[in-house]
Amino acid sequence: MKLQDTLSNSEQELDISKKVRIYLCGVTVYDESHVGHARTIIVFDVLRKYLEKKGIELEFIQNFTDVDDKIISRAQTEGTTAEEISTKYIENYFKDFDGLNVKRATNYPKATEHIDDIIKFIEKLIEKQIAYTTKNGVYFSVSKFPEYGKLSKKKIDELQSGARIEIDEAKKDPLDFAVWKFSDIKPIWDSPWGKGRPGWHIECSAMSIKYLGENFEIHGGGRDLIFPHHENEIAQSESCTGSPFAKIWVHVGMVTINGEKMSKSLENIKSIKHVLKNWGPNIIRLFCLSGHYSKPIDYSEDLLKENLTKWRQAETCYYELIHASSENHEEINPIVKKASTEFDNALEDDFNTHLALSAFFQLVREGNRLAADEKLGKEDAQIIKIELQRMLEILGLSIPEMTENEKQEIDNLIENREQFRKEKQFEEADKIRDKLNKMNVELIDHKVNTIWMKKENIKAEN
RNA sequence: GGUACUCUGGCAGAACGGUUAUGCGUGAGCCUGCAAAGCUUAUACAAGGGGGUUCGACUCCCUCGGGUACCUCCA
Repeated sequence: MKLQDTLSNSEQELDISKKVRIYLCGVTVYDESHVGHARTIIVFDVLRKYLEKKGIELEFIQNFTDVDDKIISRAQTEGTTAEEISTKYIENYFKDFDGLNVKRATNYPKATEHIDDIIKFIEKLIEKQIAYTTKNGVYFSVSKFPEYGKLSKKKIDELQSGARIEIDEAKKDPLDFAVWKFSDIKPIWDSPWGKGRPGWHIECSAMSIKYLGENFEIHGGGRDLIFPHHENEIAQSESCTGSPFAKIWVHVGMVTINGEKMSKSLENIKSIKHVLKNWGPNIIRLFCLSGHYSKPIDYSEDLLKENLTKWRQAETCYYELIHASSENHEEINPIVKKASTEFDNALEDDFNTHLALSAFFQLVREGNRLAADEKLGKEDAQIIKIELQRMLEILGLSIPEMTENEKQEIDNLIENREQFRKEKQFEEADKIRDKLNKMNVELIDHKVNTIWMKKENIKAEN
């Protein structure tokens, strides 16, 4: 599989000859997660599901930043502790992302649970004279890392001239960044240099190396993390270990809304709770996968509606497949094979989810076409269904399961309606259909039979 | 101001130096007791502007312009 690597600014082949190790920069837990977060995490969710489906072993680490100025200030305004805030939003995070059908990572390390590792990491940096102590904290000396700027393609001197970084006289260089901040305000920990808390970037260096080793396959996150976060991570990690850090840097484009980045400060966020309530997980996932991961996508009702239309087609296909009962046979193997190959090829080629979705919907259309022509045989349907299900699993899309009782009830109602139809009592028949509609069950009248589909209840409101 | 990315039909989004992308939307039709769903079919001046290379450019080069992101916390 080829992936666009920010560091080399070129496509790089992912090494799948051994366990694939992935580190994804997760969220700072101080507030609701929104669609922007969802996109990055869903992209990685599909990536790992695809690799796992291929039988590739992988380790997927995603951190929680649970110590940070924003958490602390939030705790102060709410009159509570930082720990309570982060705990609350971690729980909240899992509620949201379970709802989005995101598979749990191998591990979700937290900064606060790795203070010892962070301190050891800083000690090494000091030992190597790459970090130094001031009255405010411990700082990483950017000038000690000549390759600084290689990820974000920034020139150090240009950064300095344009720097709007707050002036700290104690620092040797305005670009130097904190790895440890002295503080008396909780949460604080003891360190060889004084009480305080870790800087933002150091946790990811310490934790990724701890769990994945000094050099691992993929390090990812949102595009907005390239600078300074990932740049600083590289500087710290490579200075500390003396070896190259992550092999491929994958950055996911921003979700915009009316062309502007979705972010809390612009007050244009759509929370995951909100969109989950109005659109459900499948539409949101389809939306997040509708463009190439490296490019921005614009959140709009039109686009969501388009995905809803497509999802309805997929649902229809699924129900046509499971209800197929004829003994008819068509030449379907080449069709299934084609869709399957196109799906995989699209993902192998820089993880082009849009093209993969095209292949998926191509298969959906084939299924629906056969059904519409009354040519969908039982065995053929099974063959299509196996492939469709494979794609659904990789994409993380799911059709709600129904209990046997529900199915039985539906079948009974359909039978009643059939009786009325035969007797040309259409009013009575339509009453039953309306009743089923209210249960989100839609009917498809075929020539020989009537099948039902349980449609996901989607408000489709923005 | 700097850096990166980006600019294809109403919208989303591909490939390719010379062939219809495709999907959504829209129109028509089929199916149906009627619907719904689905299917079939049609539809689009498409390439940000201007130059150049070429027999031929959406695809290569130059230039001008627009957009977004980052340069401060940010997925």
